[in-house]
Amino acid sequence: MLSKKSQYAFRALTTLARHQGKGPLPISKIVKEHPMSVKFLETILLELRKNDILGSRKGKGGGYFLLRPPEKISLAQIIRILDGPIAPLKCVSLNFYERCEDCNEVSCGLNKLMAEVRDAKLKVLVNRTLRELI
Amino acid sequence: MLSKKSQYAFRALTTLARHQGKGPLPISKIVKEHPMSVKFLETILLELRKNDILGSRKGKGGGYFLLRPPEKISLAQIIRILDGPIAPLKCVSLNFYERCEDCNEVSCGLNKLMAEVRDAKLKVLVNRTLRELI
DNA sequence: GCTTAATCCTACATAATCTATAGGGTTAAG
DNA sequence: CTTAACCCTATAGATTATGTAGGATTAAGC
Repeated sequence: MLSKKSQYAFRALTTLARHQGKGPLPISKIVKEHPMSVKFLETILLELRKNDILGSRKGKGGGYFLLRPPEKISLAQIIRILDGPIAPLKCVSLNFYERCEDCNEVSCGLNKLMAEVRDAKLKVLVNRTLRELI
Repeated sequence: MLSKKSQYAFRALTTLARHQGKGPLPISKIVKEHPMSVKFLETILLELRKNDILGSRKGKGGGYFLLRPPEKISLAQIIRILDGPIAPLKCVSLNFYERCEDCNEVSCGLNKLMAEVRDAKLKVLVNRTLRELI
């Protein structure tokens, strides 16, 4: 399940995508379109900025903006930043790999099937971008 | 991400699937193959029994057994019982549907994309069964 | 019948994570 | 100098995940 963080992020990103190329958009404007806690959204957008999805400008007239065009930002990138692994198990994660302690990866049937699930999810999440969200 | 509950369940179910047709298998035997908390596994198997995946026999010589052959038990069934929805959002869940409060489902672009993710996951999880886990 | 070994039931404890808030610091326009 | 914005980090509160406890019930086999 998507976290609230990711859900809120997608809403805000939709607005930012529609506003793309028109300069920075402040949080105050975003929450007018999508009612939610300003402070919570702030931490979310900050995290997206630290991960090079968003840029920002401080001070009056400042705000956030996409660093790339919407069609270059996949849903997978956003979800990985805010929710972590897309794979159902760390031991088959491409970006958050961790070894299983108590199951042998070679003989474990589950990881093979979960790798299939991972690929099925990625096929959608990598190819779908903010463009499709608008 | 799969919960520990589901992970433990799949390990136990693998053992039960291999033992299928040979009578009930007690928890004590299962944990010998897969070291884990007996009590925790007990609650898991109980939940699977209440959801008609497993049968049980009480008393000495008792234990658990699959109610159907392994190839008739999909991974999706198990995950839904122990982890809930397979869809990334309740508003696109087939088995755990709940209306979104603060987004319009008709115009919301996210739910369409998340329905695609759901279908991609289901395609694997419905067609893969305990048979493939052995 | 008694012993033993099993499931059944449910409440609770503990830990981890998610969600949200707080409070101030920094920056820049006008 | 005022105002409006982002920046940073800690922490509170709620929820969920994980695991434990303790006994009740059942049935086999001697």
